Amino acid sequence: MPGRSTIQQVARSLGVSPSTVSRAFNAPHLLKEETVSAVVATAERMGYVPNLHARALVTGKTGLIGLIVPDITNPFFPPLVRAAQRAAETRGLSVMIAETNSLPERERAHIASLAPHCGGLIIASSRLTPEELRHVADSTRVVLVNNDTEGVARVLISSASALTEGIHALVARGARRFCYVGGPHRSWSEFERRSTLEQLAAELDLDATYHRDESGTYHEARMMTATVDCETDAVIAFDDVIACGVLDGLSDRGLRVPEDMALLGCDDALPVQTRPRLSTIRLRAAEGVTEAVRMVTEATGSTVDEERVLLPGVLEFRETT
Amino acid sequence: MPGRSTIQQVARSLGVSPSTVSRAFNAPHLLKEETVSAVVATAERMGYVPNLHARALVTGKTGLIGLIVPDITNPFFPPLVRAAQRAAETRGLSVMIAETNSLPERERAHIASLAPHCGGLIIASSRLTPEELRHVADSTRVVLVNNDTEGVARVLISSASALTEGIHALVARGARRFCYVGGPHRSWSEFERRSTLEQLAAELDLDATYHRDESGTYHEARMMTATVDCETDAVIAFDDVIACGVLDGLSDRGLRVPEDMALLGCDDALPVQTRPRLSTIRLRAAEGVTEAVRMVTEATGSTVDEERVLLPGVLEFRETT
DNA sequence: TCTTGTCATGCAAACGTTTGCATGCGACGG
DNA sequence: CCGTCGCATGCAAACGTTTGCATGACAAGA
Repeated sequence: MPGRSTIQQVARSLGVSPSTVSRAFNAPHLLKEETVSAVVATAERMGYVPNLHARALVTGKTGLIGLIVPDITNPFFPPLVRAAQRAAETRGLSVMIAETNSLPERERAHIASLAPHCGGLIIASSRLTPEELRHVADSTRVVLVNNDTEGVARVLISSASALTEGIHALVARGARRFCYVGGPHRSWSEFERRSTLEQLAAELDLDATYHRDESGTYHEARMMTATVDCETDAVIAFDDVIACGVLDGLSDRGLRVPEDMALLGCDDALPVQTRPRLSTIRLRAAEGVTEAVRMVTEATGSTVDEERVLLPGVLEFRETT
Repeated sequence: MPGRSTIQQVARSLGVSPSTVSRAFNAPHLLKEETVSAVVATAERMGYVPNLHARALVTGKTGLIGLIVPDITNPFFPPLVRAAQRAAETRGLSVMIAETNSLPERERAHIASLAPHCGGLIIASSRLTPEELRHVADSTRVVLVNNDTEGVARVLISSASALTEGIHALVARGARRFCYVGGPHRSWSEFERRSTLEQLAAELDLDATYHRDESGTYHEARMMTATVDCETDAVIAFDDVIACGVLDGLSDRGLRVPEDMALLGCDDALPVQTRPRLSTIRLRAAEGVTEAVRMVTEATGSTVDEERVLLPGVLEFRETT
């Protein structure tokens, strides 16, 4: 009968004290080698597996890290949770996942329920205010992903430089009138992409109009495409699923991509390919969240030192530009 | 200063015993109403939040449920983890997630590491042998999703009846030569879909050939499509991302869908739409995993009673058939 | 031989809860 | 006025670990 058996049973069965068994795993250098091997052998035989709760209780280290994401069905996030899980795994940690549906309400609730029990929290694309975030970061280990609030550790999976490059390339090919189809409000990525275009539009004296697909879904984007000016030279979409909606929306209107209008997406996380193949910005999401896990686990105090890592994406011109 | 404060501090600050504070939350009917409200008030004020580990230690209930999935980047799974998380949330539980990459090795490891600390385990699309699964189900609460091993509780998100219906409809329209493009080995869903076609092919005297996209990716499917016989009347794809690969693969070869060849996918979980719109089978994945959560939490003993729930999908003919 | 030191192990407290049992108190029936 | 009962609360043990400190054995140095 394998499974649950305590450190005490192992100890008794060996005629040693529980401390010895504990040390055999946590501080083997304190014990005679033969003792260690004897302990691990019987522990193995008896199917002993340490009770994490008991350990957490005494050490204060829970072995858990919480990951909060707005919308797991958005293809940007699954690779991110995968990477988080892998990174945690290599450190012997497990990850608890929570989804907020982009609702600050739910985000708050999940933070409150996860924070006390996790060694650290990774919050992706937070919709909370800087004050609020700083406040939670005051009492628990937090690293933000794609949220640039000063004073708290954060990793930014950035598209700005690649987008700048892309817009310049588009302009070089004669584009003057741009249209940005944005994603969710209060998202840092949305802000970054939109303001990159705004800034360049000002600098280069471009025409730019702005739309928004609040839900971030293909269908809303496709519907909304009906309202984009047909004189537009290039559409910049917040992400690839919105870009796909736009692509099909344009096609609905008989507009050809890229001949009539160029289209640039973002993320490069779609499980399928479009035709024509979507130009996009490849983001270093997995890398970013791996870094986040590192930061949150390497924190020494009850809080993680401010650090701001920025991972620029890379422009991937394919067939829609 | 909010955050960590123990039951004892709350008790002391009120001049009552820790038991009273505990009962105020867990068994309020044992206390005077005014005591209860006094306790919750100061607990709130002091930012008290129960330590789950301490609780788990004494009660043996951990408040965690583990969810094991093969590949979270496959669009079938995110809605499933979302549903699991929601269902858990309504019961005051959290879910720990682990990804196996379809490797039995990793699946075993995750089961071993999760099982001892979770109240229950939901294993989706397990690649383990029936014996192995029964063995783990012997000592821990397990419910399988999309794996039909007898003797352990399971919910099957089934496509058989819808697929049968779809094949009949295709045959009625004159299709005789079918090609099945399968997904991962050892997957129950794969087995179900393939054998549905096999059986119908025998019954109705159809021609059927079988291919496999082991990785389940768009690209492999698209490549492999080069090998499907151009006389084929209809392609049945294991899932929608494979179907998309096939769709584009056929187009690469100058074959039109549905004129030259019909195409039927499965899952209806793609974040985007194809053109022509993919015919598929809408699976009740969210519903299924919600049920799984119910089963795993309502189990009374240290094991969950065998129960086999089967949720038939619904056929969704769109433009590729 | 005695001291000193090192090395391996045991003892017991502590972590923050829950919960069976005991206790004290007031009310009520006789 | 006493006995009994029920109700609200307190006491203390228990859950399975980790860890600072104590202890014992044994070796080496004096």
